[in-house]
Amino acid sequence: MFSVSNLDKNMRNDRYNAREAEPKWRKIWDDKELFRTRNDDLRPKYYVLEMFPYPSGRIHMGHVRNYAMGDVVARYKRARGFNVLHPMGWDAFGMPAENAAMQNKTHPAAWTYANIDSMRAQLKSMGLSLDWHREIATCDPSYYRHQQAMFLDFLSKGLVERKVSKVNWDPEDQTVLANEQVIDGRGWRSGALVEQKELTQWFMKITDFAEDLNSALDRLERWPEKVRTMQRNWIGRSEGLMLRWALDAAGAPAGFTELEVYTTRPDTLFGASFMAVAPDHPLAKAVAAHNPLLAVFCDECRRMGTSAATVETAEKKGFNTGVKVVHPFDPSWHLPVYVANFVLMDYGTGAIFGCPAHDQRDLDFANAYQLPVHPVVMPKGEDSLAYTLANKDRMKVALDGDGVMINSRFLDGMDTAAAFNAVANRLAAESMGGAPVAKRKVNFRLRDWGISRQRYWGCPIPIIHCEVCGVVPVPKKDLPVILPEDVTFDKPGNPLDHQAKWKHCPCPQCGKPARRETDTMDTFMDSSWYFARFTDPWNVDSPTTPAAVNHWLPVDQYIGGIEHAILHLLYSRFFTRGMSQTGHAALDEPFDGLFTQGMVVHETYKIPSGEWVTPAEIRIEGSATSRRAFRIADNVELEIGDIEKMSKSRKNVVDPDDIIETYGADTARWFMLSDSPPERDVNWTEDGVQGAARFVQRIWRITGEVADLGRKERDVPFGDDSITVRRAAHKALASVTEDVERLRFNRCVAHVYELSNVISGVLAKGAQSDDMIAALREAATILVQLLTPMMPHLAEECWEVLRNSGLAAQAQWPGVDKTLLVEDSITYPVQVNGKKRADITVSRTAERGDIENIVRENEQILRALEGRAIKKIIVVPLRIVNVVG
RNA sequence: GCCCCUGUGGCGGAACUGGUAGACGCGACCGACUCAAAAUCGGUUUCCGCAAGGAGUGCUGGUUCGAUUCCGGCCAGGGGCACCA
Repeated sequence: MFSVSNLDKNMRNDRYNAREAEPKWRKIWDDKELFRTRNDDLRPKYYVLEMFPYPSGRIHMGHVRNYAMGDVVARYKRARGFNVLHPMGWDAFGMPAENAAMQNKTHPAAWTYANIDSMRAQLKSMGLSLDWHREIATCDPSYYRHQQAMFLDFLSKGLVERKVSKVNWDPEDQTVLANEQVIDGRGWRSGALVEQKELTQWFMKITDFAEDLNSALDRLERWPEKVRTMQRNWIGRSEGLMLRWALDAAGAPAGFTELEVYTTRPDTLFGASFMAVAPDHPLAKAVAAHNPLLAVFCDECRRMGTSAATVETAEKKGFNTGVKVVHPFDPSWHLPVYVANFVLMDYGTGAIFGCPAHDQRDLDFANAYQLPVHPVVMPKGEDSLAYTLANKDRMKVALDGDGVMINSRFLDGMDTAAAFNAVANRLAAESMGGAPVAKRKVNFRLRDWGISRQRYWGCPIPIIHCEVCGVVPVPKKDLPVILPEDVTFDKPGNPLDHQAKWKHCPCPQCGKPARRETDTMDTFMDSSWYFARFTDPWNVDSPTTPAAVNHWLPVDQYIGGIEHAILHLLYSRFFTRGMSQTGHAALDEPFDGLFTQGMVVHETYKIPSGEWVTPAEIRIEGSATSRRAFRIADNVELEIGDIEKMSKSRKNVVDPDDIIETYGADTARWFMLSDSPPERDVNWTEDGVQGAARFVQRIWRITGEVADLGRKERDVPFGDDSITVRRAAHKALASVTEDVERLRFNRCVAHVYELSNVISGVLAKGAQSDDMIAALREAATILVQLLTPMMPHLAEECWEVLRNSGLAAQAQWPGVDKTLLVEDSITYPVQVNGKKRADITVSRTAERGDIENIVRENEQILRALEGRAIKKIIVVPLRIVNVVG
């Protein structure tokens, strides 16, 4: 009988124990303050940042993926000699803390800080090379006091405005939402149908920068094209014409003499057949005042709302006001003015001219109300008379593209662009009431950013309302305006509104009783400048320190989810411009390089009745082609569902803590980086994790074996047999270097596998020459260095086993021996008419003629030619030979 | 409706600027070690074919000595925006 305990012990000894090794190395890094970054370090700077998390309580796999990627970049750049800034903080204000407060009777602050503590511990267990000395939480007065100061600076520069406006009201969260936070007519957080409400709100004047935010996108070359396109669409720049139409005096309401519209298609002016204004347009209101039927119609339109669902199904509806306008090019041509449900008050002037032939909505409207359709643009190459006759009465589909002008008097024969200019120029020269009839105008879809939120857990807006003095900014010396702690959450609405002691205060100007602004700021304000705060989070007097902020910014590499393509990234670009105008930074674009990583997805499981089951509760049986899933607890067979984003609702979540506990942080990091390209979704599978865990052990064995191969230092030159090993190492080094630079982590992983395959292949053959041992030692050391950014704990352990000095985390990135990348002989694939028929190996220095001669005599080539004569031989140096026959 | 992206083995995916399609991993299969299993090691794995050979990167046409890569037309999947005049 053999001893089980002995066997056990042996097993353990030749296995890498992540659970013991990982905390050990983390402590060593901590003790040496390896990742503490100094602002006065003279080496070139590199700022790598991952989007900071919301402290929900637990980190999820998406965080693991995001932070693993950022950490690879940080560790790699450090090894390349950069002074790397890699900080972490907490996006700590927001609704969930208040919801938790209501449910569990805890205070939002207590809930938030407890979550921060547990998530910090989780992040630390990942072995991230973060500078924790710079940790910030946006809910801390030491952070938000500066945000309040900047709010006041923005206000004095005219970048903040208070105005009455129709707002998106989330009835569930009882708060206002920005346009960007309304998705398909629903609140981005609550999912409740958003209502329209009139409120006095604070706005950030992001539209002041619309032009620049749009044009600067062209210069953000290290941003994904997709994100730039999304922002461009969101900003929605269009070039058009502000065009004034005179009203026919007969039927015009008192005080109205003209109607101004915005159009991007002045070229289609001769195709106009009606005018339409929004239900809230002043003209509509004026007519409705004396026309109860119209008043009813306008009310109906308002109730309909603008959610995507209603818009898609809504019919075009209108109401003829009886008012008429005069065509700018023909005093005898009068057009009716309708109030229409599809015209928006907050874009352009809230009024349009309708050209049914060339706008689908106008066509739908014209068809519903029997209005004329005049085609004025036809596709190039058509006959104008035939085209007009064919489309005159009723078209089904409007032609909205470019073409040639017809039926348009002086525009006939011009192309669309020329007609646009001709109309614009002519009407700009004509005057009506002392002003030009039309002028060119660039318009944007972007709206100002409403930041008032009727919530407790946010940054207080530092404003006091006084009955005598009006809106009074809190003097800077009184900042921060601190959130009161004793609040209750048992009534609906904003708890700050019910906190009388805090709400009532003396007016800073006249000293009379006044009340505080009880709205707090949108939490996207908090995340719009945190990257700047990290550069000097210790400054108590001001948000930033010029030397630090201008040294570190822009962020060289920003990494986060695509879901922030518009909201956070657009707000941050705006805010940085605002900081620039108020002297808090000296740049416009905060993020030089942006990378948007894919999601972590997982298979879903549910019992046939419909209840979802977590991966931890299930057991899989069968092969890849016939897999079956069972719930462990009761052996109920489960349906295997789609692979979807990990979410609580589908219960297809894997807890990073469990993975780190079972396999170690390195395995989790390695798997997150392997397999899928980082911008795509990665499918978390048990097999994949086990593969990563196997590789950890394999690296451990390989380095151990190499370390045990003789201990002699080499004193003879490398021989031929060892050069393949050294070549493989340096090739892997060159490839990994290039791929880390381009964030192609999945390819880095593949190169590391290749190198480890070469090393273990040689080890298996048992080569023991001094030469080979030295080559293997060199290759293994390079292998460990390539691994260091990805699996930092394992790398330290192997580094030590290989008896290298210092720490792997501190080692310089090795230099590529370029002479090893050049091979003496080249193997050319030889094609005949594009199909590969043979390989020939020639010296690197072989001339074109030599190669041709070898090819002409090659038996396989001659056979493939089947007797045909060689017409031509194409030799692409170092690549391929193609014989044309 | 408009805009964008993606289609490659059983699966995730490689292929530099037009130059050997399928690197690397997962899975599967065969073998070694083991009483056995796990772990580990070696091998095979695009399809058809015993082989020689042939076919093959969503479909289709083109450019080229040569196309996964470039161009035209379709098809499918995903994403973004959406009465924005």
